[in-house]
Amino acid sequence: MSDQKPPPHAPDSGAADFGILDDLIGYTLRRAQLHVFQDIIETLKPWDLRPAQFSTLVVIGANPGLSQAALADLLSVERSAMVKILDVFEQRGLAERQPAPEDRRRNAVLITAAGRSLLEQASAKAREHEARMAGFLSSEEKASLMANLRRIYKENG
Amino acid sequence: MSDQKPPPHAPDSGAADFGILDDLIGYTLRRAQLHVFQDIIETLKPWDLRPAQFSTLVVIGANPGLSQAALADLLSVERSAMVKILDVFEQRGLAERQPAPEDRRRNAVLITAAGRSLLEQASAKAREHEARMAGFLSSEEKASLMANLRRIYKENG
DNA sequence: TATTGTTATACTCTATAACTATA
DNA sequence: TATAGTTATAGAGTATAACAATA
Repeated sequence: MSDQKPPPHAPDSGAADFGILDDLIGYTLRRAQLHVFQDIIETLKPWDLRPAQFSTLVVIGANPGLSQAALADLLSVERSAMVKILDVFEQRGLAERQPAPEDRRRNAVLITAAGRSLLEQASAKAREHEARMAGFLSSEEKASLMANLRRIYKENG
Repeated sequence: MSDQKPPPHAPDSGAADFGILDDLIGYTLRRAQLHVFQDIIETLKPWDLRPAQFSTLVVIGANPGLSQAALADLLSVERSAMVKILDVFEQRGLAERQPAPEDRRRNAVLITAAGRSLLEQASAKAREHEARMAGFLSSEEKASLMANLRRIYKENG
């Protein structure tokens, strides 16, 4: 039926059998996530933001004054990883750590004007990225997909 | 309304705003994938298999004789990463490399009887894992979810 | 005693380049 | 010239333990 030449490393890699993988949500999630991340990584490159940095900046911008531990908890990263992300943000002038007066162990993390500006530019491009990735879904389809994904990771922890 | 104590690192981490992240398929995919992977990693631990090793063994088992490059291409890993996975498989007696007679650059990769046995045991546990992760979805809901995820990563590359 | 921020360390993954042998 | 397998290396990301300051 097809007169296309198979890739040079055949035998049969075009008609391969993925066995149980086709029934595993984890494998399918992983493939989709990798594809979407390749695009968002390229999308954010002009602002020198990695995905974890972008998501951190979004949450800082939307929730001024959270502690580092609260940020780490919300984003499911280790406290020690959050330290490095915030070190870079402070060096770049995107966010600040302010000692919290009511609990001197804590830093209240705040976005700067420069951070806000960069966040808005990056978010605009992220919306274009989103249209590339999920634009073929109707809004009902996308809402259903997102709801089911959230059920997966909120079902337990 | 709630008399539960907030986590110690509040302010407000329970009612935090995720901003644009709630609309980004990539963020939601990532969270779901991390959650499912934590479970599959624990599930496969008794067989000392990481997720990438398990998926490789599945494809070798279902497609005997593929070259290393074909395997790498199918699973979207680098050829150089496949070398290491197969080194471990050979050391453990789970798979073999056989020189391909028709093209002496290639190795035909074959699963061993021990590899097949381990694969079947691990697959049985993977099915239990799948029920834990996606059991709350009806078969129609799961089929729709999987189809949409595949559309995301097959839409382009 | 427990939590917060920090540092150090180790381990896994990933990406890249270079090399050889084969085609 | 291009491909297959390999090696080496560097960069992310992640996980863990330990420490000082504070609660």
